[in-house]
Amino acid sequence: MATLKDVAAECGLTVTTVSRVLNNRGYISDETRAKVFAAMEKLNYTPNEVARSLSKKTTNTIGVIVPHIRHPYFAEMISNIENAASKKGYKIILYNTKGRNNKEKEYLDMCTSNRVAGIILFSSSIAVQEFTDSKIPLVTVERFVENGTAAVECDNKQGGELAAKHLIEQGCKRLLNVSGVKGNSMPADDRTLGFEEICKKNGIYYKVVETEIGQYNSLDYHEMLEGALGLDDEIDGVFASSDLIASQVLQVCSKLGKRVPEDIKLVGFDDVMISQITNPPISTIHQPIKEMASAAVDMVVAASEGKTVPKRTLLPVSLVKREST
Amino acid sequence: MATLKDVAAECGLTVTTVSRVLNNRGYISDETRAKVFAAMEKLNYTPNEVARSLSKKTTNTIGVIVPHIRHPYFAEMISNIENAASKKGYKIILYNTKGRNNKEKEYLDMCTSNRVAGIILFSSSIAVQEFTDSKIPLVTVERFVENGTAAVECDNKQGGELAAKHLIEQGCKRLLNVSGVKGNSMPADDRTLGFEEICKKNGIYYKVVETEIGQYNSLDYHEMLEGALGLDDEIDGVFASSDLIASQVLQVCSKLGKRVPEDIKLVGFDDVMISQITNPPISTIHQPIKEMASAAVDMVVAASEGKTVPKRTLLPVSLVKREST
DNA sequence: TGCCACATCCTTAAGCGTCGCCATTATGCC
DNA sequence: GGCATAATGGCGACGCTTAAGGATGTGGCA
Repeated sequence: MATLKDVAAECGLTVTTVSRVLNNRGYISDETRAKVFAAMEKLNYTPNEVARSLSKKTTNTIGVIVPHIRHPYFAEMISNIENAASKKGYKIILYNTKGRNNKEKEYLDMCTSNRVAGIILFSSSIAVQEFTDSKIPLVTVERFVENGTAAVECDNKQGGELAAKHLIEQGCKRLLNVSGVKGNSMPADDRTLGFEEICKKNGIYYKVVETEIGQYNSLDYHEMLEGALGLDDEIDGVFASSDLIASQVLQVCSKLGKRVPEDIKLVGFDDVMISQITNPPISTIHQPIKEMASAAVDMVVAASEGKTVPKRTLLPVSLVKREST
Repeated sequence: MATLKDVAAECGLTVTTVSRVLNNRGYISDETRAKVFAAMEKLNYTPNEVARSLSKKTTNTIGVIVPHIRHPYFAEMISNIENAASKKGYKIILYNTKGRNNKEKEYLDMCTSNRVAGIILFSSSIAVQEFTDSKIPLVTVERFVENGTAAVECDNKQGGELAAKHLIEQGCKRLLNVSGVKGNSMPADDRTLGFEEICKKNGIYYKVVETEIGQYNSLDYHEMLEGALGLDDEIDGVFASSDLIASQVLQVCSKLGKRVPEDIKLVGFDDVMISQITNPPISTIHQPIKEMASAAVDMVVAASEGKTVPKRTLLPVSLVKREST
């Protein structure tokens, strides 16, 4: 593979000169510039980004660590992050912990080894705390990490409130919240919090059930849902902490002979594609995924350039009414 | 950030020696080894993979280029590729063309610049042909590229056959195939081919409708489906070339007042998560996604090590019966 | 005309952090 | 003494960037 040296030799100049036309730096005559481009073309030269990175002591790479790629929410996030990064000339290295907390530290170390410009982290165990000494910017999304560079979240509590309000407005009397995995600063906590507050304020009966970590990993909530919905016969409104869970609520309702929205009204969370492809389509709390992704990328890049970035960014959510309520 | 040199200085040795304990190469006394590890620990040393890559003239990175991350099929693929790669000590850089063919060449060039060990390509326009001169292994999945290193496919034709056979066995008389985007060596072509063959052989009436490229990008097939299903009142079996399309068939049927599977039976393709979360869950053709992903990674790695790999790998599909037939 | 200041164009050389080859020295064994 | 084995060091790559500086050319001004 041709190198700068080869190009320089080809057109009788030095590597410095060639490097300068490549980077558009310093004084270069038009004639020289043309000669260099011709030589590059001829030799099919492609700059070696690895060498460049070593020399500049930084890469154009952002490490992205997610707990699941298959989960539609993360797929959507990754897609938007890749897009935002690409626009800024960055590429992304993708790591999938698949819920294995021990992998997380390992992946963070790999990011360090690869000298990424920064890291966007969607998952977090205790091990991360050790990492935050590093000089690499670490932006978390929907997670909080002590000493992290920045955190981007959507207003989960507001989301829970909106969902509860909407269900109540639609005439529901007995509500169920199917929460995600709780604890560890998971976003589901705040969603439930907002939901509970509104229920209490309105004197509405409610119940909360949580998923197990194993379920989060397998993405299968049927058994739990059948239990929760089968037991209490009088639930007439469900707030699921993700659209994926909501879609399964739909199936379980059908299995139990309950119609949505006639017998049970349903609100999901995330507003990812599946909320649109179910039957009926699911009313849900819209997360500004695109904006969150952009914000995360912007902050990683800014921080890697030494700029200061806000410690915490909270973006508003909104209700998207479809046919499940 | 600490370097080998720092570690060497710390324990009064040379970088060569330190490098050797790091790579477990050559003769090293236990005493020295211990000293080196202690120094690394003390300085919080992390090897610089960038420098290592430059020196070794290759990286542990695989470039993955997909047309969509949000599409569940690709999300699933990416997940499995990341997994297989990680097991072999490779990481992946993810590029999303979003159907923009011009991006493809650009991303391939970026892969070259970053000196990836190999590329896994899920999308392909004419521009790729130019690329195949490069020495970088290029493995395509569900696409064929002249001069590519290798191609991994599932038996799409067999899938079309299985779907048609199954629908016919279930008593369908008038079939519709909702194909994906056609042409350009797209997998949908062969699926339709197999489908048609079986229909002809059995003397069954059938129709084929294709999606537009724009639809493939927006992932929204409603309008087309309403047209196709509304027009011909007597369709009683549908073979959709993806589960995503199938899920929308389900919605359109519901809108048109047709019950699945009573009035219309439906078979999808891919066997991705959504086929399980719809109501009813969709009978579908299972693609061995995990095996395909592993095969692609294995071949990229093997080819990058100079081994010869099979030009074409065809994996079998199978029917998964759920509740839509 | 001669001198200087300055702009323009290019070169020399020193890194960036790691690896790999070759050299050097010590030790033990036949 | 000759030779294999063991332990470590020296030094030049890998391909690129960049600071510093040399070599021309140009114009102003006495």
